[in-house]
Order: sequence, then structure tokens, then C-alpha cells
Amino acid sequence: MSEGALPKAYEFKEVESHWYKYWEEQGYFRADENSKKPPFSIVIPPPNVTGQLHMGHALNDTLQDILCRYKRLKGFEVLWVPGTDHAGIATQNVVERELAKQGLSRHEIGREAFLQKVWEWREKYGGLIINQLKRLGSSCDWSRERFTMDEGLSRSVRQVFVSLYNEGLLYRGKRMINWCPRCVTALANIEVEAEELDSSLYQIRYPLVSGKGALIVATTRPETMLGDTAVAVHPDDERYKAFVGQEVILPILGRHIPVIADPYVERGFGTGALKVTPAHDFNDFELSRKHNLEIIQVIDEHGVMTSEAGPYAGLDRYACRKRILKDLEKGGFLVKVEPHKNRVGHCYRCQSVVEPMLSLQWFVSTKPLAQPAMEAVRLNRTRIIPSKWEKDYFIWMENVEDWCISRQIWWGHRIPAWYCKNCGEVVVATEAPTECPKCGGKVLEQDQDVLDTWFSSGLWPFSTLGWPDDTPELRKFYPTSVLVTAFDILFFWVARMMMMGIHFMKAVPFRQVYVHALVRDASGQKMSKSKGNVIDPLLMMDKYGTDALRFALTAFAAQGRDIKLSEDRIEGYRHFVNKIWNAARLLLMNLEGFTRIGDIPEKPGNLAHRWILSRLQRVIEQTSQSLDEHYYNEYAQALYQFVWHEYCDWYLEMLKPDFYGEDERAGNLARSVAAMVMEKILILLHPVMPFITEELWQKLPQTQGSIMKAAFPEYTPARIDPDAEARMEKLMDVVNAIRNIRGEMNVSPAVRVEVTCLCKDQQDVELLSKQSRTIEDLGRVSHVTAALAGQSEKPKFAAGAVAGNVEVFVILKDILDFDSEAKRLEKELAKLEKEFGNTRRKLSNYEFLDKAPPEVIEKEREKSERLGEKKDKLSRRLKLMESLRDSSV
RNA sequence: AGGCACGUAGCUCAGUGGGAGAGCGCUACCCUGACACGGUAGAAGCCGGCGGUUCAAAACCGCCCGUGCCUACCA
Repeated sequence: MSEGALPKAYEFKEVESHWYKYWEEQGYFRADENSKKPPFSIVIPPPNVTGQLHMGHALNDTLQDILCRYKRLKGFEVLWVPGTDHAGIATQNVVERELAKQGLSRHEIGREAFLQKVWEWREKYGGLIINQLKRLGSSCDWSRERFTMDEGLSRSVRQVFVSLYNEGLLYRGKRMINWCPRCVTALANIEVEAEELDSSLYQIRYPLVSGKGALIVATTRPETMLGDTAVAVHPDDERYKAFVGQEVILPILGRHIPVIADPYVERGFGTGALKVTPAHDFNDFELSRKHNLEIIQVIDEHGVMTSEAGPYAGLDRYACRKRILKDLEKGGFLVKVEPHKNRVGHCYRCQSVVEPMLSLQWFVSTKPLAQPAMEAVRLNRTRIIPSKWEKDYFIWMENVEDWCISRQIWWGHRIPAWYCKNCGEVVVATEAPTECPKCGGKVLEQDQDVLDTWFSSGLWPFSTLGWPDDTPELRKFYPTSVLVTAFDILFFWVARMMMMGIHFMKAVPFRQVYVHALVRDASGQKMSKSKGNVIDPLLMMDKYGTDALRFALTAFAAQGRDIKLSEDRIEGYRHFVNKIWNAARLLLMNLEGFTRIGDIPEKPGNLAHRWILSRLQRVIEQTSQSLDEHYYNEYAQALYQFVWHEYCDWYLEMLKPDFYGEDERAGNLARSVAAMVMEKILILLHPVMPFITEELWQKLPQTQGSIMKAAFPEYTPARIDPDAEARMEKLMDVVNAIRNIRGEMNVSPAVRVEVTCLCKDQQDVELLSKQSRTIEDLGRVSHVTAALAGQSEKPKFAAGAVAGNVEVFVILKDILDFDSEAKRLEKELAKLEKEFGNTRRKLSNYEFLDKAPPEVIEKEREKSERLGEKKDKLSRRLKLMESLRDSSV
């Protein structure tokens, strides 16, 4: 191998870190807010600071990076804002676990010291995921990295809170909310995950006070009976009409509670009698308001029974359930137990069973904010892609309930509300008040709670750009161009950003929302650590290279479908990366000593060049179109096909004689065109494979600077060359026919064969004569003869095939076995007969001729004719072979 | 229960009214001066089932079966 040539295989390790560092140092990721170029902006869905890069991130950030790099090449001023989310509950949990290892709790060390610990923790590990994003090649503007807890964003949060409060869109109230007894905090409804469980339905007897009989209620949560304050039946239920207005005795506790009638009760379920526990069930709470029932809380914020639970006080809710069941049974109150499936709410952070609880919390009135957010999508100010998600968006927005935003944890934005110790006045302000505006009292205490993390991430598209200040960044880059996200946070996050963005900026936060798939494992399961089915993107990058991983994810990112990823496929695309590397290697071996290559004529005389230039135009069109419309898989596939099966398999193979031959002019032209096409390929591939494309770009003699500064090729329809494409197709057909025969007849690749091509017209004779070298090289042919069909005899000792209207004969003088050739022809004919029959049937169908569009009929006619000719030729051939076989026996 | 997807080659998936496709895997032959992470050829599919619309259906409509997801106040 000559000096300076590339190694045989692509070694990605050093290449990746080297170029990433270079790009960063050169400031290529930095956006200029004063640029005159058209803006293109994306805010990253901020990963949790506690997080590790998983495949979901890898896909999400690859797609964003593709768009950013593509738009930069297209001449846009691109801003990709990166950052992380403080993930209140999740992060607090992590740090609490750390403390627990030292036998400490956050309450023992106190709020301030605990927050100190969290910041220390974030200092230590918060950069982890950022570095992993860099590893992936993400071209974020790191100079603008933000964190939801940093000062600027905290200021936005306070500003929004105060504004919404003053507008009456934010309030404090005592409501039923979802409560996680493990995290010891309120949750928003959306943060509760319903999960189907195999439970039991218990029937319990509640005797009438009158002593005349009893009501039997059905419940899945017997422990809540301690807080029952009524039994409800349907008003029209004949079975129970007489009971309404009477009282029953609550077993164990002996409390007397009324029997009420309400149409909410489902007569067909259980016994048709419903125990009512207003303090621990959403619907029971509603009933209690309607019927003025007492509310008795029997479970506390830790999931432990309160003193109201009498003998069960202090027991955990599940321990209590067991004890109560035992006691009920002992007392003869337990009538029946049957298995029952029900859906139970779990905390999305810790998976504990959530407890409905009456509690004083802060809420956002979402409905008034949801209206404009729906309107914006309806008017296409924001386009959701694929559009099927719009429906879900509307349904969610229409049914949105007030959003509980206060959390009883420490890590997060402290609620900017103060309570006057003197008069109880509530003061909501961006800065701590020094005195009570009502009574002048000097002692004010800030609310202990913090805000839901999604409250701050809901401001992300404008808080990161400097809001509430009027910054050049906001003016240049808001609204952002597109938000790329998975559907699982469509409501958590996207919906909130829409509401907040429109309300505070008077403009949508993004013009497009591209909703991509979830990455699942090869069997379609959601990847999760507990299932142990995660494919670690970092491991994949180590093993196969970042470009291969990115390409695999992109190739599988078909709209509207989840991605089932397996390692095989990542490995497969590493082979593609290697293929590109070797194509460049071939080129560079031939470009040695060249610092400049020649100019390229608009239409070079050589067919191979004309063809590849035409094909290049098509792939340029295809890639830009696919990227513009978010068809990432098509983008990847188009390039894969073009690079491997057109550029490498045919074009480069056809150029080899020029590269190695004596003809200097042909050699130079080949070098020029091949290198130019390679440059374009690298640019087209750069968005998805940033590393290898930069590495090769730097090695090509004619390129300057970084590929990041190159221009994306412009699609020029005038450069499409249908004539060259048609000729090339014919040539490929002929070569394929030869290869097919060789393969079928088991002719060793080492044996060169002679070929005769009989053509219908002079043009084809010329084409094939001119391209004889290609036919000889690619078909492993010693000599090819092309002639007009009538003027030359059909060789007898040859295997025949038909390529278009060219009859191809592979001369196999001594080795042709007439019998096996006859068999091969029979097989081929059988296929043809079937296809030909189909076309004939269509063409003899009167209705088809009558009703189908003329161009379809014409196409069918042509096809039929072509197949018919081919069939005739082959069957004549078959007859000849048969007669030769029979006479030679 | 309702809603939404999906069911195409052994596997993973494109295709969406007019000739069944790709990648991986498999079989055979080949280290042919970029690449064995390679080359060439090949085998392989009643496009889930049944009806309907149409000259024409893998694609459109209906029903059924199977799978997945989301939503809901039958406790």
C-alpha cells in the first residue's frame, strides 16, 4: 500500500473526539443573535440532571442534530439551546438515598444543608449527561446551556407565578389531590400512572341501626371503611328504596352513618351499595359535598392510619387492611371475597400507590390557557407532525383540569408567596416583601413548598432565551422552529409550553412539533432498567461508533411507528460506515499527488459520469425533501442505496480502468468527477454521520475548512440526464444477465467467458461496443461482441438470456451442458409465462380497456409486448437446447 | 368499556389504488489491484382472516381474530 493511504478499516475512536473538540473550539455550534441569516432554532427537551443517556435521548438528540446540521449547511443561523432540568422529585430522591447510606434523613440535616447537598451533587454528576450528549455529536450551542434552577430561569418562574396570580389564573385552595405517601408530596393528575392490578373485591355487611337487616357494600379498599360517613345506593334501585334515609352501623367502630341515594351509584356493580369515604376517594368526596357528609381522614400523609382509625391508628395502610379483614371475618361482617381487576394510580417517580387526599395546594386554572393553545394548532400556527397527534392534543386540552403545581419537597423553585404572621395576609411577589401591605406586619413567612418541575420547563422556549428581558436572542429566535420530542411528554411538557408560550409571548413557542417514536427493545417492550432490556447507547458508540448508532436510529425513525432496536442493526450500519470509508480510500489512493483536480464539464462524454451526476441530482432532491418533511428513514435509506449500490457497486467499478489506465485525460476526468460526487455525498451524509464525513472531508484534496461550513448541494433539475440513465440501465441489464448466467451455471469467477450481444437496433450495438470494457470487467468477460440481430448467427454452445431487447449469449464452448441450460431456461420461462399471462388477461378485459386511464393501458401494452418478445426468444432458445441435447445423446 | 395504532420474506421493518421491496439472517461460489465490516448469484412472502367498493386492492370501507398503547368515576 502506498504511503499516506488510509488504513483498511475506519477507526472511529480518535476521530470522534478529535473533531468534536475542533468544532467546539472553532465555535461552529455558536449562534449569532445578530446574524442576517434566516433563523432556525430548537430548544432541547432538557434531560434530567440525574439522568444517563438512554436510547430515547440518543434518538431524540440525533434527530435534532440532523436538523441543526442540515439547516446550517443550508445557510441558516442555527441555534440549538441545550440544558438540563432540575427534576425536583427525582433528584431529591436520589440525594435522599445518598444521605440514607450515611444513616441520615433530609429532616435531620435541615432544609438549607440539604439543598447544599443537592447542589453539590449536581456539581458532581450534572455534567454527566451533557458529556454524553457531546459524545453523540450534538451540535448544541454550549455557551447558552441553561438549567431550570439557574438564576435567570428562576426569575422567569417567579415572574410567571406572580403574573398568573394577579390575573386570577393561579390560586391556592383546598382540594382533592393525588398524594404520594413515599415522596410525601402532592402530584399533578398527569403524574399518576394507572396500572391494572389483580385485587380483590370485598363484600362487607353494614347492619341497619333499626336491627331489621343489613346493607352489603362492595369495596377494594376495606381499610377506608374507618373513614366512611355514608352508604350510597341508586335512587331507583328497588332493592334498597326502603333503606334510604335510614342509618347503618359501621362495623368495628360502631359509628352510625346515613344511607343516601345518588344516581352516581352503578346498580349493576358489586352489590349496588357503595360505601362513601369522602377523605380518601375523588368521587366520594364529590358525593360528600353534594350530600353534606362529614369528612374523616383516616390515612395520613405517610400512608399510616390516623387516630381517627381507632384501634388501627399507627398501622401502615396495607397492614391495616390485613388486620381489618381478619377482624371483619371474626365479627362475621365479611360476606364474600372475589378476585377483581382494577386500575390503581401509581406515582410516576417512585411507583408507590398514590393516595387521594384533601389538601391545601396551589393550582393553575388551565382552561383559559388551553383555549388559545388549541386555537394555535387549529390555525396551523403550530403544526404537530405526524398530524395524528393533533387529535390527542385536542382531546387532552379539552378535558384539562386545574393543575396542581405545589410540591411538598425542598428541591425546586420555592413558591413566591408569603404569609403575614400577624394578619394572615397572602403576599405573592417576585421578591421577598419586607412588610405586610395590609397590616404593616414585619413577620412574613414564605410558603414552604416548591413548584412542580414542569412549571419551570413549561417556560423553557422563552426563559432560556432571556425572558422576561427583551433580548436579541428572543427577537431573533422566538418562536423556535421545531420541537422534537417523544409522545410520552406531549401533555406533561409540550402542552404546558404551548399554554405558557402563547400567554406570555403572545406567540406560539414553536412552529412545528415533531413527535417521534419511542425506542423499544427487539421484542417491542419499553426499555427499562428494571426489565434489564436496555441497550446502552454509550456501549453501542464504543462498539460500533457514533455514526453507526446515529445512522441506525435514523434509518428506523419512520413516522408514527415505534422503534424496535437490536444490536444487529447497529452493527449492520457500521458496515455501511466502513463502506464509505473504503470508497474514499480507493479515491484517495488515486488522488495522491493531486492538490487540485480538473473542472467538470456540464455533460461529460463518458456515460458513467453522466449517469452518476444525474443520479446525484435525484438523491439531492430526495434527501432535502425527506429532511424537510421529517421522513428521516427515507433520508437514510436514499443515501444508503445511492452510496452503496450506485456509487460503489457501479460507478467506482466502472472508473477503475480510467484510474489504472494510461489515458491521462480520462484518468483526470474520473478523478475529478468521482471526488466531486464524493464531496457531495459527504455533505449529504454529514447531518446523520458528522464524524466520518468531517474526517474524509479533511482528507480530500480540493475541500477547504470544515465540512460544517460547506453548502448543502442545490437540487438542479436541469442536470437530470434521462438519456444517460436509460443507457446505463440497459448496460446494467446486460451485465446482470451475464452475472446471472454465470451464477446459475456455476461458472467460477476465475473463468473469463466470451459474450455475444445481439441487438435490435444500431444504437444498442454502439452502446455495448463502447462499453465493452465495463461489460468485460464487471461481467468477468474475456471479450464481448455486439452486433445487429439479423447480421450475426446465434451461438449454439452458449447460455442465453434477454436483457430488454438485447439477446445476451454467454459462450460456454466446452462446458455447456444442454440439459442444465434447458432446465435453467424452463425455470425462467415459467416465471415469464405467469407474468405474461397476467398482462394478457388484463388487456383482453373489456372493462379494463374501457375504464382504466389510457396511460395505464399503454404501459400494460408495452409490458406485455416486452414480455412476449422475451418469452418467444427464450422458448426458441429452449427448443434449440432440447434438440441439441437430444442429438448429442 | 371507549379510542388509537399495528399485523407484508426466518427476524426487524419500508411501501399505501395500477408490475410484491429493503436491511439483517440463510444457501452456493469467490481473499478479482477500496472494502471478507467485502464481491457475485440464489432461495424465501395466498402482504392476519372474511366480506364489500373498483376495470384494478397489500393499500380504500365493514366485520372478525391477534398484538400494543392511551383514556375512563363500576367503588
